[in-house]
Amino acid sequence: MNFSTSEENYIKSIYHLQQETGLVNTNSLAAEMQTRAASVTDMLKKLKAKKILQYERYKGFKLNEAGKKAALDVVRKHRLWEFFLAEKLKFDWDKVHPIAEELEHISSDELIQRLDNFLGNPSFDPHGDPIPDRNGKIPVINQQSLSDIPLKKTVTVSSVSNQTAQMLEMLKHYNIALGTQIMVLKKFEFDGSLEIKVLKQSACIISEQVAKNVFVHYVQ
Amino acid sequence: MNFSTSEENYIKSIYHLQQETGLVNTNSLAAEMQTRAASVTDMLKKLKAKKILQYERYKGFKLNEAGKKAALDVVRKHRLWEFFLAEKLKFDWDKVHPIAEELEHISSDELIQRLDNFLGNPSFDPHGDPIPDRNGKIPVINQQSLSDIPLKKTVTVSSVSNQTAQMLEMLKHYNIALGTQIMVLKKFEFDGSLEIKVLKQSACIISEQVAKNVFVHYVQ
DNA sequence: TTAAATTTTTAGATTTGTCTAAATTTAATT
DNA sequence: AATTAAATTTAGACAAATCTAAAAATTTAA
Repeated sequence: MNFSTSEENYIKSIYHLQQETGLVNTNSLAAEMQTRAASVTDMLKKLKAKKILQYERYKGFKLNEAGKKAALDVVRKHRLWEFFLAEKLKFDWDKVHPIAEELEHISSDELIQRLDNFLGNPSFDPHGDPIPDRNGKIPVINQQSLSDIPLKKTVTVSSVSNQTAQMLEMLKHYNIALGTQIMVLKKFEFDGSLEIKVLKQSACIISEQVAKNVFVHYVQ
Repeated sequence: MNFSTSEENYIKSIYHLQQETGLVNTNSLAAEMQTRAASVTDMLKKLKAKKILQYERYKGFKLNEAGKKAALDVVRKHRLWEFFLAEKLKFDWDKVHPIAEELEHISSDELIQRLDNFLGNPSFDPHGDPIPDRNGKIPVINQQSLSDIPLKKTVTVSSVSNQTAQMLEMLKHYNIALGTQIMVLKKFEFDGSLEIKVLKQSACIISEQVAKNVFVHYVQ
């Protein structure tokens, strides 16, 4: 099926919200998309008419299987383009998102398949998010929030769950990127902040809020 | 200034038509864009309001300097993406155009500058058309139509002026691509067709219509 | 268990880009 | 020069996506 750019953006946002909450409601989608509840209702009717949405008025809604596949197609395109921008064009990871928001709506399937091959069929984008394959299969990785890691264990950063420019700017300041090795030295009870040692740097302190959004796995 | 996708498409088409005819008229633009004359008139008013078009009703129209720069920006993006698709993603040259028609509307200037560098600042796209630089400067090349080349001189194909799928399919059949070396053996008075020798192949005959659209330069 | 607050939907308007059909202007021809 | 033909523009409509304001349904809470 073919979707407009606007429909694709709604589908993607619904997908992300229903991953968290199961059922999605109108206001939270309006907030996510920075639009008005009335606009959301209008689009929900269109998506229901296209048979990709379970929706009954006043009840909340979610994508059905066809809808999830459509969402994963867009997510796949977005993350492959992000990888291209960072890996080939040498964009900083905090600059790729808005450009990929445009590129993800280019329609050619063959383009995406060739891009995937050209990039070496990557499994994760520059923020560590998994790239679905063409069937919608998502690679899994064992990871935990840095805030849950015990002291004195060396871990490697595998993804970042808050990808705002503000967060990424902060991580850049700390010299933390994907693949960076970190050891937690101390946890402060007062505010949950962590003293950490980033490989080859002197120890520093990060807030609990930052730590919660940094995901890591143990060095094997 | 910012232009919508539709505005950019009109600007590009006006640019190409005014290269040929100086002044452009409503019907020829409608034909070029596969739309209706009334739609063209509507858009002309918008482009005039944006001060990139010299236009007075019933008189014909053309882009002013700002309009030409806007057109060259789109042409530059289109041809750089075509180069990317052919060179990096290994698309056949007869498949790149429709995808580049979408990619040319991605807005980021930094993206295009980085893409240009990544591709090695190419001067010509996969059809041999020149790629304007970021200031709108267009590389020139000394070339003539194959139909004007004297007999027994070896020439190299530098561009193709008719880029329909039908034409490109035909050239592929003849094994003629950019860079192919050709010698004209005989010109038939009857219908203007040419007997040619393509390097490493046996002689064959091409119609005058094909020959006129193949541009070549002498081997230095 | 009503009343108040919140959420969601409807009704109607707006913008962009398009269309058809009719009117207007310009060009061509007798 | 008058008439016909062609090109162009206007008038009015439509679809997609959005909005505001008001109505309806649901939830919360006194």
